[in-house]
Parts: sequence; structure tokens; C-alpha cells
Amino acid sequence: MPKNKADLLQGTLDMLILKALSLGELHGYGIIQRIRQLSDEMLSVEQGSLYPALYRIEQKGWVSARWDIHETGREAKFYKLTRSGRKQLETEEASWDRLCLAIAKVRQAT
Amino acid sequence: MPKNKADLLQGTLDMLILKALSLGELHGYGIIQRIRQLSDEMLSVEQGSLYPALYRIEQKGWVSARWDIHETGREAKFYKLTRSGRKQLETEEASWDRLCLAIAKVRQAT
DNA sequence: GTATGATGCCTACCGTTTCTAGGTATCGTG
DNA sequence: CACGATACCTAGAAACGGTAGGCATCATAC
Repeated sequence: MPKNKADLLQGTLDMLILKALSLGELHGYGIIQRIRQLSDEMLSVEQGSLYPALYRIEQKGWVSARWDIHETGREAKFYKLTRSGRKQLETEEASWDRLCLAIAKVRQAT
Repeated sequence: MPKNKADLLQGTLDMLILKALSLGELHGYGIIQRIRQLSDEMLSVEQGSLYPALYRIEQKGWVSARWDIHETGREAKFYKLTRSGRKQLETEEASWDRLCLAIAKVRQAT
């Protein structure tokens, strides 16, 4: 059980993964690191969340995957954003903006 | 099944309920209306989400409830934020801010 | 007068999401 | 050689919010 809500990604996992991949092809483990790094260590995606998510995202055609060997000489599965994935990222970002705006409006109320 | 993510509250339901009640005592159905109105119709909490949430929130001591008759002459269950609930609201708002900030950082990346 | 929609409460069940907790293997470093 | 980091994966469970139903009252429209 997650300790507190701040640790939860609350529906943003797909968007984060797509965003991470929009900066360039990457393998699974690297996605986790990139998200953690970009968020100043505030977000940490668990492996148990990531891999099923990647599978799901691949099924939807938002990323394509291939096995390759990266510079360290190790094998890894590389994911690349597809055109459809880029579109999905935009959609999810718009939804997120919309949600944030709506929440902000409620919170503004006095 | 929810049509799209924009419709989802993504973990903010409790915060929204507490916020709505922070503006004054209110009955269940009224909470739904207040949230919808404050968010400019962008957020709509379903009854099937609200009532179980209110029960849960009451169990945690964040709100107190009493049956009463409101101005229209109808009976309704009125909920009031407790001191503990006000504290919880602050906590949840801080978590939300933290999440938004983290997401924003990732999204800024080029 | 009665049908209908809004108000008002509730429950049971379901789908999605993300977590925890495990497993496997390789690599570099102390 | 042990150990942590890297790299992949799955199973199971918890949390959350939705759908879909039920019940009752009230005002309005037909």
C-alpha cells in the first residue's frame, strides 16, 4: 500500500512514459531513470508499473519496440514513440492541463 | 467505462469533497453540484463515487454528518468539515501541488 | 392525474491503474 | 566472491472511481 498520495502517479504514467520517449528512443529501465531525473527525484516509476504499461502502450501502437545492444554492451529492449504515440501524448497533456485547470478553479473558491 | 482521462478525477476526489465542505456545511447532493459549478462544469462527481467516498471520509473523522431539513423543506444529510478534515485538506492540497510541480518539470524537458 | 426529471440517499459490482513482491540474469566494483 | 546496479518480466492485490441499479420525494409539464 502506497504510504501517501504524493507517491502516486495518479493516471499520469502513460503520459510520463510517452513524454520520456519523446526526447528520444530509450529502453525500459532508462525510462524510469529519465523520469526520476527530469522530475528532480520527485517521481519514481516502479518496475512493476512500467513494464505492464509499456506492453499496454505497445499494444495500442503508441510505441514500437526492438531488442538491441546499447553502448554499455548490454542487451535491452528499446522503445520508440510512433506518430500515433506523439498524438496520444498531446491528447494526454491536454487532458492533464484541463484537469489541473478545473482543480485550480475549485481550489480558488473562497 | 469512462470515455477518456479528462473525465477522471485521478485521486483528487477526497480533496475536492473536503474543499467543497471547507466553504460551508453541505449535503451530499449539494457537494456534487458545488464541485461542478466551481469547476465551470468541467468536473462531475458521480453519485456512485460520492456516497461511498463520504462514508469513507466520515469514518476517518474528516467530516461529521447529521440529518437535517434544508430550506426547501426536504430531508438531507449534512456534512461538516472537522478540524482534522481541514488538516487533511491541507495535506492533500500540498500533495497535489507537489505532483503538479513534478509533472510540470518532466513536461518542460526538451 | 400522471409522467418525467430533478433532487436526495444508497449499494453491488466492475474495469483500470499502479503498487508490492517476487523471479531471472548480467555486469562492475570492492 | 558478494553485492548493488542494471535489465527484463509476472502474479496478485489494493485503491479508486465509474456504471447500473434501487428507493423516495417534489415540481412541472402534458
